[in-house]
Amino acid sequence: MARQATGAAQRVAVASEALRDEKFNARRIELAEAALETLGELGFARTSLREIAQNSAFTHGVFHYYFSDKLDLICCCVRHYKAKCVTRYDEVVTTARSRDELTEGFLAKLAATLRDEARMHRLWYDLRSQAMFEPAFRKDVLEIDKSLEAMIWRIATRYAELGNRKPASSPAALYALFDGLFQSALLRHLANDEKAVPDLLEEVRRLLPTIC
Amino acid sequence: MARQATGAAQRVAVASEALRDEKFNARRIELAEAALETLGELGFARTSLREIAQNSAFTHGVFHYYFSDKLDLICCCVRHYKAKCVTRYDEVVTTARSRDELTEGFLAKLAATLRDEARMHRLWYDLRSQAMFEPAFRKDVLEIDKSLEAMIWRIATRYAELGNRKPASSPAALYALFDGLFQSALLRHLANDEKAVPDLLEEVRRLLPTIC
DNA sequence: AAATAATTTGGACAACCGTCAAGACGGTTG
DNA sequence: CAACCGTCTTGACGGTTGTCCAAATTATTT
Repeated sequence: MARQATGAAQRVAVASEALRDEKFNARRIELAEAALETLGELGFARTSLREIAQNSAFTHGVFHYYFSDKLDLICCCVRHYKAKCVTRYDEVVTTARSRDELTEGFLAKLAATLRDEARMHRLWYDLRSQAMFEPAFRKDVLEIDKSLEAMIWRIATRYAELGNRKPASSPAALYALFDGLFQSALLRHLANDEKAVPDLLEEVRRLLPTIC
Repeated sequence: MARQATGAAQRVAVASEALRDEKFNARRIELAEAALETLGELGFARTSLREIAQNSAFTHGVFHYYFSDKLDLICCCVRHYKAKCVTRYDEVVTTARSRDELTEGFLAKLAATLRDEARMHRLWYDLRSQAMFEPAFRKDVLEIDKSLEAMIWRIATRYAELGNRKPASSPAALYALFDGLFQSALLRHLANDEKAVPDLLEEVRRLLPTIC
């Protein structure tokens, strides 16, 4: 029955349903974005749905209308967060015409990220730690980790290419190194350590030539 | 008045007070140890004082008698946790008589740690992330981080020494590298990735000769 | 042995949590 | 116009939380 009903009526129905879905999803992302604001401020442990709602233009009921439960909301936040992060350095990679240019571009973006988006990044580290306890987070977190590793790898291979070399270590090791450095610098920066940013930059500047 | 009263009576009083303090502190550590059990199981976000008490031989009131509040308890846990961790590889470092011996000893301990103490370590990463939100944690966390960095550095310098060389990178970079690798391996291991441990060992085995 | 202090118990409290549901709102369709 | 739909608001619910406290118990001193 459903098979045969491929007329105009069904096409319209399908189209309108797709439109609704799209609208629904757009709203979800709007809500996730608002939630990220509070999550970045308070962290996962201290953030409640009511707090999220109060810090946004929405009421707490809306969140339950668009998300089946709290984990669903947080998962959506994490996935949305991913898209923002993974391409951060891509423009520098594609436009740089020399090693120095790439180095400086990378360092500048690194410093700006640490300074301007500290809250979003501490949330990322928070959620990645939560994934060690909460299985529901793992899939998304591991996926983001992979994407970030690939992002670092793109920088490294481009850097090596500009010097007619090849990276000296594996993507995993390289990502671990930069992630560890960034995490440490972030904590120090949040603890009002003035030297956190310059120390990170100095360390990365010294490291880059040794890995390729 | 207090200055002049340096007789036997005061000495006794001071001694008995010191004894009380010591006993008080021993109890605190007992409680902290019990709390760590539950914290490692559930993580910081999901652990309540009542849950801690229920999973231990104590009642929830005792915790409030020995700790001014929840943060005080967690801080004590973190500090106590530190002492356990920081000397983990020291025996291997002092007994190894060759590079190979050190490598194999280190790798064996690394694998055992990842397998047997996964819960304690995910708690460490959880608390370190929490420190990005909760200023009260920062001092202790930064201190532990420094101790762990020194621990890695002891391994690296000994490894270099056994080959008549010097480490090629800074303590901070080296710690960042190993910490990043371990953190990633831990997450994969907790996600039931069978290859997490062997992959880490392989990576470290390949890395060690390149850093010294 | 009596008195004093330290420790422990377990319940009470207000505040907060995630969840849910009854109904209001506004636009679209019949 | 009325019926209906997706969207949103609001308040209530059972349960949990950190905190506090008065009473009970144990240890220590006099």
